Amino acid sequence: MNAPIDMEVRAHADHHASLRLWLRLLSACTRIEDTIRQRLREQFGITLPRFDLMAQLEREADGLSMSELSRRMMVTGGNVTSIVDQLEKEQLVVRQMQATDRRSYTVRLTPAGRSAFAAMAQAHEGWVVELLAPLSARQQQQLHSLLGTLKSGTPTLSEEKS
Amino acid sequence: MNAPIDMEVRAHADHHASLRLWLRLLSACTRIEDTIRQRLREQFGITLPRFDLMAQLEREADGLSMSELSRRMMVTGGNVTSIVDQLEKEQLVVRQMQATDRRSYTVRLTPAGRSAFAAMAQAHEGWVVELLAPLSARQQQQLHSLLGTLKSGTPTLSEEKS
DNA sequence: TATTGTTATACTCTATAACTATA
DNA sequence: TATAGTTATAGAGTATAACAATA
Repeated sequence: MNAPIDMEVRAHADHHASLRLWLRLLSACTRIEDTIRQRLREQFGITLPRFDLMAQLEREADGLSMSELSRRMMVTGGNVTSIVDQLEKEQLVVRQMQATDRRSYTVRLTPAGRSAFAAMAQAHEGWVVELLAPLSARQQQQLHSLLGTLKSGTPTLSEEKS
Repeated sequence: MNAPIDMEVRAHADHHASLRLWLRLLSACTRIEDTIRQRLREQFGITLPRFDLMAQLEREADGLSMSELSRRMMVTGGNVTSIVDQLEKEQLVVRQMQATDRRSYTVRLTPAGRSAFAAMAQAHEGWVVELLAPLSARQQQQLHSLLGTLKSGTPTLSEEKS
């Protein structure tokens, strides 16, 4: 048998399968993200980056510095300044001076911000549940596990490499 | 046993599982997309929307009208005009008059555009293969299948609803 | 000197709406 | 009137780079 040729054919087929998988992954993700983005705008007048920033703050009772927010959201500092400016104008977050380092601020949710975020987060979770509902709980577990492998880069032991 | 309460607990647990799944899905997708976007820019000086438009044209030897491009890319007409303007300036696509309807253009890849796209598409496919490599071929099939269920909204017959 | 954060600038993508030419 | 496409405008998000204040 022509093993090398077979392997090439197999490799090409696998490549196309990977590409199709990526297009499907991208399509599913974009569809869900666009739906969430649109509903956040229509129902709460907020954008996804602002929602994300509030979500970061909600998890940290002590607040976060601008640079830490920049790191976690993976955007540059200027953008964080702009987003925090907008949220502060709407009185959803506050900048507080730090005693120890006067260059740095701590950004926190205000009580109004915390309450507004709670309402948004609840609606958001409902949308996610709705949009993922075509998958059973067991299928969602499988998907979660597969995506974990993709993230970590470590193949599962129980799976041979094709 | 308190069946209703158990169901509520289960529902809450499922909700959180769905949310975690969505965050993981979004994270995986964004990471891959950002990598591809960056490499397209660095290695080919092109943006993802322009690459996508060329990909649409590559599949249609007869070219596409502006409105058809707008529909397929799910963006409004003004944006397509702007993207086609840029690609035409670089001589990667051409607008051709239609004999039948003088309001409408047909947009096609030029030979240079087709050749440039072939190189980009080959590199692109390689990146996708690389970025999905942590998953075995079998795992990729599973992921493809699960995402298909998510897309169609039709649960697989072999899976009960949890 | 290095770091924190802001400001200024520029670019891409996006939507909306007014507009022209043609059907 | 309706449709195809363009133009103008505005807004969000992004990166880069120069800058001020502080460490």
